[in-house]
Amino acid sequence: RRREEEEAARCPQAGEPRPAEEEGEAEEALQLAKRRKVLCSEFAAITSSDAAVARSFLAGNDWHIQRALNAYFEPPLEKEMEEAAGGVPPACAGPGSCIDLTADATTSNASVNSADSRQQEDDSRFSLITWNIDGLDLGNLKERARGICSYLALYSPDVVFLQEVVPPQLCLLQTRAGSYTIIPGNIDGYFTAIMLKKSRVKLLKHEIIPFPTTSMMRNLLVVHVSISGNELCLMTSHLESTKNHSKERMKQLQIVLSKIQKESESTTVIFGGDTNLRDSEVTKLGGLPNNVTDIWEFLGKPQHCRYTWDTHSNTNLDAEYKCKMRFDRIYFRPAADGGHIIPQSMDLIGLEKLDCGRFPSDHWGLLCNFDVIL
Amino acid sequence: RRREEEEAARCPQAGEPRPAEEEGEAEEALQLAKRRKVLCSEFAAITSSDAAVARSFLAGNDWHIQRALNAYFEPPLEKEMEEAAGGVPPACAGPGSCIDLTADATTSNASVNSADSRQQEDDSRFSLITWNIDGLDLGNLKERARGICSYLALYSPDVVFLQEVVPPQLCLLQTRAGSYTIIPGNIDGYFTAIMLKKSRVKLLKHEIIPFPTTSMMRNLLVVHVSISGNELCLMTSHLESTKNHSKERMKQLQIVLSKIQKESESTTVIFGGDTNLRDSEVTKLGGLPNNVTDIWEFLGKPQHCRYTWDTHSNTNLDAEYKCKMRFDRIYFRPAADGGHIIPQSMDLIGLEKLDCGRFPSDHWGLLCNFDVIL
DNA sequence: CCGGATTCG
DNA sequence: CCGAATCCG
Ligand SMILES: [Mg+2]
Ligand SMILES: [Mg+2]
Repeated sequence: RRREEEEAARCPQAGEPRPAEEEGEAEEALQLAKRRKVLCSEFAAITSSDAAVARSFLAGNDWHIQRALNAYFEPPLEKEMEEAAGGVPPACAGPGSCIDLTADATTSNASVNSADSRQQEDDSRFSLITWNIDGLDLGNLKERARGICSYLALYSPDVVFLQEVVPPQLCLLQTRAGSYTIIPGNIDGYFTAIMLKKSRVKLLKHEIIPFPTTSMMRNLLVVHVSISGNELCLMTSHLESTKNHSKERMKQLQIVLSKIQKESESTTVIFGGDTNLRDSEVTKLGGLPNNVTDIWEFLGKPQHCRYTWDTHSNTNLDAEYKCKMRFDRIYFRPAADGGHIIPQSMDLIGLEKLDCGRFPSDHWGLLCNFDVIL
Repeated sequence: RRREEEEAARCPQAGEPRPAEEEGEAEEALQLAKRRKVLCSEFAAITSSDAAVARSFLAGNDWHIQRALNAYFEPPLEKEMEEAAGGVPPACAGPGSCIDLTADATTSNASVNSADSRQQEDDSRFSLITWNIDGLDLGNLKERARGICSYLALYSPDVVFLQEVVPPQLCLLQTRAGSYTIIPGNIDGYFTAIMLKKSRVKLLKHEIIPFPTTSMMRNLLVVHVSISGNELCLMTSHLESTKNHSKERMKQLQIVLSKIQKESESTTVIFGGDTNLRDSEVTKLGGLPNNVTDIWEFLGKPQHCRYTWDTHSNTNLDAEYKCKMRFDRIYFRPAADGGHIIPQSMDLIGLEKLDCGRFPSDHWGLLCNFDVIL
């Protein structure tokens, strides 16, 4: 009986996960319509306008929500502040010494508030973003960080996993996203962070698991939280980068997977991050453990959010080569009594160019929605 | 019943192949004694001396048979011919235009004759050498080629598989090894060759199988012969080199294996050559087919002949790095009625430095003996 | 932060 | 003709 329940709960749309390559055109059209409807709702919530207004602004801006919002609010075409010559200032020691990245916060703050009010009323859903925000690229760092804040405000996720955060970005997040508790994975250099929406997610404890042989200061950041009465273990990491470090990366994945499996059976575990993984590496390790699911695979390998790193669509790296990879992944280990939290959808975010002509990051972010069954 | 016979015939020393890593010291000592006894016989046969003389010369020369032979024959310390400045002359169009590499052939010719007379009388054994003779290294090419001829004369194998042969070496072989029929795998560049001892091996036909996507002019050379009443198919190749060409090499291995399996069931098939294989590559292809055996594995993975390429022991490459690999391999597919030809032993050859201070090749050769059951 | 090619020890 | 590091499109 328990087994049957699990099977039935596995896929949100049907009894079985859909095979990846068999989605027909009808299905695609349906998803497009759905996504547009979601965009309209978001737009309407942020602007406090109605569905018709939302649809007209979105349709008039190729369904790019950020462009649509820009058009709606008609912001003055202010001159971008000059980036500090040679890059960003040194890391801040505390909020007081941060560079001020908080200008133009009005819109985003408003959206945070309105989004919050929407989400707080809905205990049946749970949302998560994971995003490598490329703090190592100092070009347009300030504007890009503001863009990232805008996306967070737009989607108002309950949990955010960030990778490649640098101190100035952390400062901005701390200032602009006051409705989140932020747990950084390290003090200096670049690091991961987990953001928890204060109104919804209660932090119980956190820990940092070192990767003993990393040559890139990488580690595993773990927080235990409760959310709408569910116990949750949340983990993020930025596994060793590049093909040359495949072996170390696989060691790190082993550590992550064994940590996931060591968590209490009564806890749902969600790991998300920039894994830098190639499928062949997962295969070499014998695949994921049986009770651990790659959410993208669980959802039927939706092609629209397959590649999270793509030098063809994303010009931030100015790469003359063209390559796309599914580096950013979300893993899910259900609690033993199953079915409390079910992955529902996945989408890319950060797809729109900022005024500077660049994207917020060289990675797209992943936005993942879950159903919560009480 | 057929099955039982095959099982029993499989290993020459016992009912089962010996596990690789479990050979004790006693076993090693036994093998050493055996090898020395063989060396004594060879020495005695070449010099027409008796066992005691053989043993004294060999023991006095660290059991290096070439040094011992040098000492026995006390050759005049003649000045080496200058190598042609800048390398060897262009490829010869025929025997008449060859550079003369035939000086000092007396000893070797004598040994060919004496060895021949020994082997011709023994229809119960069959011997094969495979050797990449590194004709692409033009340094000391002439002296090294003479060294290779000496080894062939010394062991007087029934069949020789050579790889990386260049035309001047082919000329020398044709001149100095008149007792062999030589079938080259190509006309120019560097190529493989199969040598068949005329007195023992009858050539029925030969063919050259192209590797369609090689970038190194590699192919598969196949000859069909009869020997002591046995039908034999002999194959050699030099599979695509370096780890960077792993994929092409695996394609070539597939071609070789499928060609082996296409041969008539009544024929014993022996493939030998420089495979450049890593074990992981064979594993990736699902291992060898059931009826194809890696003779080194069949013999219990004898460590003394494991590595055929070893920059620690072999200084020809002047490599500052140290690495050893089992590149040179011999595969065996028994005839369907089994047991006519059984691998007995395997040894490295070419282990002694020449007067120039270099080895005949950067690869050791493999000498493999078989039992023939009529 | 790709992957094929090259370099270097 | 290794493998780790580097280069380059
Ligand atoms: Mg990065
Ligand atoms: Mg070679």
